[in-house]
Amino acid sequence: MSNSFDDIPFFDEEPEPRRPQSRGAAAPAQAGAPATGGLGIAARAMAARDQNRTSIDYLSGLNPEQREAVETTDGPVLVLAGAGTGKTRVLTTRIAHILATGKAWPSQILAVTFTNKAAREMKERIGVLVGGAVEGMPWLGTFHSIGVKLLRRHAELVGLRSDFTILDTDDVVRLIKQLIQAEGLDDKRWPAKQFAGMIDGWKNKGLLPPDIPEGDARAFANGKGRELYAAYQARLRTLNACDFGDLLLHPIALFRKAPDLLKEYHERFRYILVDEYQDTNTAQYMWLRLLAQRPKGVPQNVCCVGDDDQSIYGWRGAEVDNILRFEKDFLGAKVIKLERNYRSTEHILGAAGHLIAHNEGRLGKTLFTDRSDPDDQKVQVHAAWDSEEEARAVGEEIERLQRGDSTDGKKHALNDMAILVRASFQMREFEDRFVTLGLNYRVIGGPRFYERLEVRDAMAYFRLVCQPADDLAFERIVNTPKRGLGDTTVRALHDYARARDIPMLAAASDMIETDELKPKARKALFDVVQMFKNWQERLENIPHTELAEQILEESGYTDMWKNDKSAEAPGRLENLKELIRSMEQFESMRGFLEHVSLVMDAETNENLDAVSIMTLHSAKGLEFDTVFLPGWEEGLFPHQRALDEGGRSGLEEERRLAYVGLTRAKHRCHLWFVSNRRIHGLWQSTMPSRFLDELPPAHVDVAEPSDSSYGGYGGRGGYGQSRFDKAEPFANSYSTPGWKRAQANKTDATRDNWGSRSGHAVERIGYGESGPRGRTIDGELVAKSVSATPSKYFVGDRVFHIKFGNGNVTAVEGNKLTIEFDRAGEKRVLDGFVERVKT
DNA sequence: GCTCATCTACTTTTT
DNA sequence: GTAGATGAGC
Repeated sequence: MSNSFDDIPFFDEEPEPRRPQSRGAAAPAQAGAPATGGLGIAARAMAARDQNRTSIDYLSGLNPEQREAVETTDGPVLVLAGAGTGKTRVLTTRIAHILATGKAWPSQILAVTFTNKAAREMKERIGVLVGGAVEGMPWLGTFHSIGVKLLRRHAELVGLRSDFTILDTDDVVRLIKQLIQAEGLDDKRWPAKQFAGMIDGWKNKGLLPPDIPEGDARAFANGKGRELYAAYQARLRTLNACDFGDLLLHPIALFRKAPDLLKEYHERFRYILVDEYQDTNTAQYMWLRLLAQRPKGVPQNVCCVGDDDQSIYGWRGAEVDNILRFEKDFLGAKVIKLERNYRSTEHILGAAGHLIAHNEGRLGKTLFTDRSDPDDQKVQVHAAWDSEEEARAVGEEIERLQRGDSTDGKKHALNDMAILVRASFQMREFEDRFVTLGLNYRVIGGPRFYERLEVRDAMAYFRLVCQPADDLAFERIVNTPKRGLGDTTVRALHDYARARDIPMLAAASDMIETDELKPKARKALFDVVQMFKNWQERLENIPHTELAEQILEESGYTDMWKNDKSAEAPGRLENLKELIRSMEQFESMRGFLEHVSLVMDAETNENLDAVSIMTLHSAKGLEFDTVFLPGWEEGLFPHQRALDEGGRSGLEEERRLAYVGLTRAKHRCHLWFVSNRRIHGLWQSTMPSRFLDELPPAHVDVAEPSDSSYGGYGGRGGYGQSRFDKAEPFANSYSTPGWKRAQANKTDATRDNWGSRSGHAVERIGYGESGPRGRTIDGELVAKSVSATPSKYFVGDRVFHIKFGNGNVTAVEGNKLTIEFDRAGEKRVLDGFVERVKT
């Protein structure tokens, strides 16, 4: 690409909305931009287009549909972009095109994404296209970050001050817990976490306390749900704080309250673009509708890009309906489908397409590709005996690919491979295995950097220095490190503060003058108050990173970890250093705090060659040469809970998740299912996922194991046969003895891969030291088999288990047996899976 | 007020 | 199975 965009004007902030066409002397040229004889890029671009359309280099290389999506700038457009069809390219080129043709200034384009990552990527890619002018796109960001921007400007209209704090989930839960206790309710019977979830759900729907359904209101806190929600909102206001939902709801309220202001924004935003439209929730939809309104006759230049087949966030409020309804919402909308896929092989697309066709209520797209290579591998379905073997076999295949021993004979980088799991507990076994093998891996997802205990503690100090009214921060750190300021003191402070309607830090300042507190607490509190006074004085006078260091030193916080002998302590100190290092990029402590509350995801170390392990959800938008999809079993995938709670639509969302998984693969895709999996610490027999049945045989190979000795399911435990035994459309190839053998694939022969290589590296992106490990799923399988009926087995019984062989029952608890197996040692299993052995 | 032991729950996760 | 949350005891 060229520098031909160099002289696109840009604005740091708030240019007067003006007609680009009337530009000229008014346009501030970008520093260093060459003078172009008075002819701006827009004019040049348009001239070029008029002469010869293909001469505009940023448009070349687009296929006709993509090009249409880029060039249809006026009027509503819905771009249905299938996986791997160049969605981001269309979005970024479209913005470049709008700029190049002089239809709008950078500051007149509103471009919304869902994640910070997507926003960052878009900025970078536009930057490449336009050559830096993207700095002047102040309205490119996530719904939430744009919401913050609007609110900071107009906070007073919704009863906030413009320096409001943004609370994260953790703060919210603590706050709600206080409210529940203040109401005199039992916080065990009414868990704060659950209520936080309910509030989040309401806010996703755009509902404030008066709007929530009566049933919802009654379902919590002895029917006081609505009051509690209202109390929460009131408390946020006194704290001058917002939760994430408010960042959407307040702007909506604001626009409704001040139509003139809304009109200003209408004039400002000539073009609106929304990425991942299938993931928008009702509140975001309302927000968008308000901003997209135009008087009659004025075109609504709204372009939404999305893929209904990749909607996987229904459970957190996303409304696929928004995308399905687009044409009704925006009359005269043009719908452009992108179906030409540039990512995957025919087989992968064929498998994914056939699978997703089982869903109803789609807009209907079929991906196709020009590539056709007889050497392309079909999607491979593998069976393993249990999850341990699954991990072992995946590890072997990865090593084969790495060595170049695999089918294509080429060596593959670990960076090009990924394991995508349905639930994070599945990651563990792969990690264990890879540690054993000395295989580099990186785990993506889970709690982020700023969610770590030490980072949050440090942040609480910083917040309180900047925002003395931040009671949540105050409560978090008054007694961290330990200062002898326990519950009693904090409660006293709390009551004092609430009674006088002042912040707790101020209350502390008052109370040290009285003799309400014990001398010991009083002294400790005096020190705390003094420290904060000191820091606040320094806030404007010394560099913020220096102050941050001093705060952590003087508060004794770093010492607390230095004196901690636990294994995590050094890592925590390292994280604190990292936190301060990352502050350097910001102008002030306030600027930093704002950033952290909204963004701050860990970056991947691109230099490390490692296999990625992540959930299917976090894999959306990514692609890998080889993709491993383990755990395709009923109850896990589709997840039992999705079926129980979501019914048919739940199943369809699971299927979309499967579709997302398959379409991540460029060249090789391996599916796995196991016959035995440990669920809630108990070994369970499992059935292959119905999604396997929904794959087209033409694009799928069933991997044959090398040897076999298969015991069969044996109809134990009330599950009957494998569904693959039933006569189903594609069941034939799966019900052959070979297939059954595949399910029984044993790999004792493969047990010799032990020992660790040197230089083994593990990267944990976004995971704290204690990620969600060892979690298991709740499923029908368990619900069915764990019954109240006492077991027919007794201590001392000799039994046989399909996985572990013979053993003696050593304990019976309902139908859960503890068995000492002759070879496998002590295990807990359900009695449905063992047989009494005659002795 | 702090520490250890028992109890409990347990998909997905962004902002 | 296991982490995190709570409650009794020091």
